[in-house]
Amino acid sequence: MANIKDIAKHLGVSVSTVSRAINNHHDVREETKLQVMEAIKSLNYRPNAIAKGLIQKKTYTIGLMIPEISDPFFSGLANAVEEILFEHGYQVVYGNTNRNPEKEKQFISKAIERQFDGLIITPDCLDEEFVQLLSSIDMPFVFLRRRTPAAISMPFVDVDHYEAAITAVNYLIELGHKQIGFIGMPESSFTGNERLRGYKDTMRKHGLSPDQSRIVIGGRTIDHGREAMGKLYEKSPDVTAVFAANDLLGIGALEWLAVHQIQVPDKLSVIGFDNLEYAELYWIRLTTMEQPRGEMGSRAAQLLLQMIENKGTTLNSELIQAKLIVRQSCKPLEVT
Amino acid sequence: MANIKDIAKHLGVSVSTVSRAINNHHDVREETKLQVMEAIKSLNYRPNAIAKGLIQKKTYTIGLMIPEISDPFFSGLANAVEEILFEHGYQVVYGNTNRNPEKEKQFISKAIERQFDGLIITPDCLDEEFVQLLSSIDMPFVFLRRRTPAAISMPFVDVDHYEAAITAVNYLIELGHKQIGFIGMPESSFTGNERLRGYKDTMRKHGLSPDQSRIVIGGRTIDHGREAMGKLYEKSPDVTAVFAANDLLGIGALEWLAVHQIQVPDKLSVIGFDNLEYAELYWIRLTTMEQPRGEMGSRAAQLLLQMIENKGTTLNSELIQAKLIVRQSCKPLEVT
DNA sequence: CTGAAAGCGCTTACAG
DNA sequence: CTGAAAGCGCTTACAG
Repeated sequence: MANIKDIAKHLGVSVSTVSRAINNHHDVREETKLQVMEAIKSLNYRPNAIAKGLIQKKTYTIGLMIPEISDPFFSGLANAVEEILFEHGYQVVYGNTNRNPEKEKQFISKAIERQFDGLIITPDCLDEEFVQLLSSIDMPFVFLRRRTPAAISMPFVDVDHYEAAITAVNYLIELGHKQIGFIGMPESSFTGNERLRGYKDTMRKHGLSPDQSRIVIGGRTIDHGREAMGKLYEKSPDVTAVFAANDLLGIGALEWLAVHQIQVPDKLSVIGFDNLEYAELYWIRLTTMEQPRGEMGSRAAQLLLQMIENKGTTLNSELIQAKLIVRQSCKPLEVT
Repeated sequence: MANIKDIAKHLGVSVSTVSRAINNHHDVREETKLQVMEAIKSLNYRPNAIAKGLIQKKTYTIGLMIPEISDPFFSGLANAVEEILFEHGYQVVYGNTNRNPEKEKQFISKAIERQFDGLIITPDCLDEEFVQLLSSIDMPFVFLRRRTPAAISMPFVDVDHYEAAITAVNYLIELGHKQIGFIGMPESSFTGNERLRGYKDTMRKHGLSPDQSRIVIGGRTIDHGREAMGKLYEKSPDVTAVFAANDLLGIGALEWLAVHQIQVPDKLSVIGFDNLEYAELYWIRLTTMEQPRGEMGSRAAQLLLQMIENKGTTLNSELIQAKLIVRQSCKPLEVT
């Protein structure tokens, strides 16, 4: 491959002139610029971004660390991140961690060695070692769909799970429901607990005590949802509506109800959380709280870009509001 | 950040010695190595991969160009690609093209400038300019889920759509079906045509002429599938089975059938193609031909790795066999 | 408007 | 086993 020296020689000018011409400095004669452009074409010259990066201490690459790209939720985020970053001339290197703490640390190390300009991360393990590693680096980063640990001063972009749960439960209450069940995620989940807290607070606020018999801790999958719906129905056959802490659980509930010939929404209303693509299907039509992937990814990218451009500034975190997507799995309670 | 010079100074040795120690050359005194390791820790030194890359002409980064990462099919491929490449110390930069020819070209240009070691690409536009661009680069690449154009000598990894269609139709025929309809993708689609060709050839082989009245060209989406099923049923109400050229079309067909109370598989069998995650759902349970994403991604990554390591060799393309996934949307024809 | 020189942070023959 | 020197392909003061 031709390099800048080749084109300087070809033209009988100095390397510095060529460099300035390529970078379109104002103090280069127009004619020289033209000649350089021509030489570039004819020698098929491509500037070496590595060399440029070394000297400018800028690589125009951003690392995106996510649990798994094949989870549509994360690929949705990734898509938005990439779109914004691309517009600004950055490329993104992504790393699947599969929620493996070793891989998460390795990714950060690589990012440092490779001189990335910034990072967007969704770590699962926030142990001391990892937090320390993050504190030691001098490149900006933002947490995405996570909250920043106390020891770190970088911003996060996350959904306001608590508020979203309030919205969901309020929707059910407005439809006239009082016996509202909850199918939850594992107790270890921060996200799940926020959603549970929103459910409980809203119930209480309306004088509907969130009875333990109406709360079933499921898990995260369709199978969990199916089982949980069974348990919930057994414990509280009087429920008229169910708030599932995520769509997979909601779909599992729908499945159990279909198997047991309990009509949705005629006999029972179900609301989910996430707005997965599944939720749109003819057989499902699940009313749910959308986590706006596009908005979250874009915001994270924009925050990062700002921090890169105004070195040293730290920005405020952002809580994104989830959006109620009304489909056909809920209906007003019929007063009989 | 500390650099190699700092640690040399700190230890009172030369930069070359430090470099050799870091890279674990055999001709360095053990004690020196130990000292270097210690200094690295205490100064929190991180080798600069950019500088290393510049001199070694090797960046350990691979570009993965795909239409859209948020399409689960492509993210499935990406996942497999990343896994293999990660094991070998490479990172992957991905670029969504959104099937935009300009973006596809830009991605290749960036890849050259940034000195990627290789590329895995799924281009949509293969015009002359693009083919020329690809021919001009001296880095190995492989086409993924695409076929290599004649002018290029790099390998591809794709599904054997023709064979897969034969398998699908044979399955239906073995179940006793003779009136088999086909819901196809647009005529401009290579993939769609291969699947159609497989359908036609198999029908003929069994003396079942592939009548035009049983073939409906749909599109790619669920909506298309629903419409197409309607048309097909109108033209040929005697069909007992349908081969949908992709799962979305198949699901659309299922939807139309559900709306019209035509029981699947009791009254009509449906087979799809792709094995999307949708196909597993309780309400769908679609029998289909799986395009093995994991296998394809892995193979593409492995081919590329081989080409990078044995510079100059060009490997053979690979046609991956799709796999029949039997669920509950097909059953033997009941002879009445 | 242009060129010579220094330097980004490394590696790698070459000599000793 | 170690060091001095050259060089990877660029950019950027500095001088003219």
